[in-house]
Amino acid sequence: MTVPRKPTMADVARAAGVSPMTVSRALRPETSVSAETRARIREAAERLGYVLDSTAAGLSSRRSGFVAMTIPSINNANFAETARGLTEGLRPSGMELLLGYTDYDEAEEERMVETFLRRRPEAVVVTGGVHTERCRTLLAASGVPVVETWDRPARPIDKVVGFSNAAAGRQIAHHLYAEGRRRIGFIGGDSSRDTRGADRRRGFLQALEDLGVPRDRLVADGAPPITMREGASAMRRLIERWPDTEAVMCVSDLSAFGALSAARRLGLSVPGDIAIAGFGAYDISEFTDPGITTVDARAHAIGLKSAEVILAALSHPEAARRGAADPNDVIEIETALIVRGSTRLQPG
Amino acid sequence: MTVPRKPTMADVARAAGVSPMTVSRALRPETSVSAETRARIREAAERLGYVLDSTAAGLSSRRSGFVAMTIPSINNANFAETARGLTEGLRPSGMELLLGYTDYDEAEEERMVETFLRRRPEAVVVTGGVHTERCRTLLAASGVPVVETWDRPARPIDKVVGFSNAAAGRQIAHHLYAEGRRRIGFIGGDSSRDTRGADRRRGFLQALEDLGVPRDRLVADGAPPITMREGASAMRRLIERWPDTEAVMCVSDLSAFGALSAARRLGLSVPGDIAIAGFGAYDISEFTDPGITTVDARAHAIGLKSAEVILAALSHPEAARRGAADPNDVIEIETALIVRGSTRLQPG
DNA sequence: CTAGGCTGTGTTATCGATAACACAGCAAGC
DNA sequence: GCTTGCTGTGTTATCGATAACACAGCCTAG
Repeated sequence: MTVPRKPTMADVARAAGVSPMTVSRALRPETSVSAETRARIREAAERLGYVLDSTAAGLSSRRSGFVAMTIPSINNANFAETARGLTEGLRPSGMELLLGYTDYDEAEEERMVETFLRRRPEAVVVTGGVHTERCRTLLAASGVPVVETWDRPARPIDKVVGFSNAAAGRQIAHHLYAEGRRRIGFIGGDSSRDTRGADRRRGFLQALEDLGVPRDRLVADGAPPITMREGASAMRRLIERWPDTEAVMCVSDLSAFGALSAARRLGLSVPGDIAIAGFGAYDISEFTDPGITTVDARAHAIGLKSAEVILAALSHPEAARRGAADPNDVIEIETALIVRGSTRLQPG
Repeated sequence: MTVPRKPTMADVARAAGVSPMTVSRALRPETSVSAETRARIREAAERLGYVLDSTAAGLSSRRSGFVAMTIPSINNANFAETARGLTEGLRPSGMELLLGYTDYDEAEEERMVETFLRRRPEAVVVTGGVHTERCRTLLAASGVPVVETWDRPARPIDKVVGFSNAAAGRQIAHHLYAEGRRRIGFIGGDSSRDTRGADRRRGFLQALEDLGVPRDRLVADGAPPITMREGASAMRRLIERWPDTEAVMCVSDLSAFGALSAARRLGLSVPGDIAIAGFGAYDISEFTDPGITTVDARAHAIGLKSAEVILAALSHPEAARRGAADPNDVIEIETALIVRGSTRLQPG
């Protein structure tokens, strides 16, 4: 059977006995078309199986109706939550989210940003504040609002909705110290590919130094983002080398879970022999026994706030691009330390 | 500062001293443009900060260059893997993936499919084989290849790359039976919103019946997809009601992990007192102690295979829409039972 | 009774690219 | 030397919608 050509607005117009322009209006809300005409047109459209071509609509109206977002990985509960928050925040405006993942790779991020920009998004959200120089240029020249998230970039491109990963690392270090731990280590990946993870390590180690605690118990295991497997093997290496370690921060909850399992299999009591903390407030850290102390980065709030920033920027085009230095463009999200059994001897 | 109008192909053409058509060719691979002209044009484009407008390109060429995919949730390692497989499989063709999530809601899926179709994707991939009637109609009338995944639909729309969730349930039931368990229960969500989860339960219970085992130990806890929390509370309810239960299948590994934690806190030995199995081969089930027996649905392979099916369909337009009954359009993915310590007394 | 305004619809001119066709210039074959 | 064919480039006509403007018809205020 031959498939008939897909109907266009002109076909619907003919069927309903009006002009194409009236069809265009009738299919959109808040346009002046009489109720009766609108109903007739909608009925004709449905009958013909008409589906609007938003490629043509976008070209003509110069509005694409979507926001592009790059995240390092789709399989990450935190970034997924941010995407969800962004979707929800954009919903009232009718804008959709176009999502891409970069695999924690700057070159891939550059490629992805470029293909996104070809589709003329109305705003771009990127994860992190570190990008290739060309990627920065592309974003800056795009003419649309750009939001960097999950970070506090040294040199913001435009808007920022994030938090300091270094501060989160410090937060954990101070907590472990306050719990009386002194021989403290860190488990993370073996490169700075995950720049946010590297920032947490940096902040953590800096805090140890400030507290006068040796900062040499550092195990790097595998390419970031490390997960359960690497957390487990890193824990074995940590204990092999420094058997008297009293506490360890893992770069994420997933690696902390691996570390917890490994510690158990090594016959160590948690938190009796060793305290373990993670990052990211993943579900899993709530259900292990003991629960894992972590930092909630408020992923969902980051997404919601980003949506707010975007909608504000789009509704005030006159204020666009006030220059990267405008402090109003940087929104700080408050992270929250969640203390659980893995770092505290008496239940609190 | 005033932002200059974004440059168009005509601007680049002028700068390079050629016609717009030559610019169009020069920016695409495998087109006949002399090396020297191409280099000059590319240089001019880069200098002007030109970014191709693929909205216009798509309208003109009637090819959008992307495949749309709906998944129930972004925050799910399995669907994420399928999306990754699809992305990889499509990469050689230069096509991108446009991803949307439906929150396990058919009405939301319908809405999403409609907005996707407006953007004229070159193919659509949906998760599952159950859709609203209007969604089926939209997809069938779209004129592009449609792939249903993660399921074996009773009434396929077009192509299928999936497996039988009921068979996976049966697989677990037979395994538990073979391990000598007789008092066997099931933990899942309280509705059929997650139709694939409901299919697994159906297959599992059917197998119990076939094996002559009572099939009444059924705990439904929370709206699907249930996760760790619901798995834990369901386990407590299961044991409260049927303290002598010897084995349980959970609808997914996440709920199985919750169930495992709860069983432990109840003082039960796993697998000594009770065997626990899950579904989905999530990382976590490999790192718990004991590891959790599960079924690997080969999520990544589903994505890769879907890409293959799509590219084949697009390269043979003459064979398009041979009718939903063509058995060549249904590709079965072999799931694999992974037996771990949670269901087997002696290590295997 | 008429100017002015509002509502609903049509007309015209794009939006920014690409397909299809045309053709100039040159090389190779006979 | 002339046809044939290939390579590289230009011209023309869309692709399917929407913005901007125009205007008819009717209502209302003074």
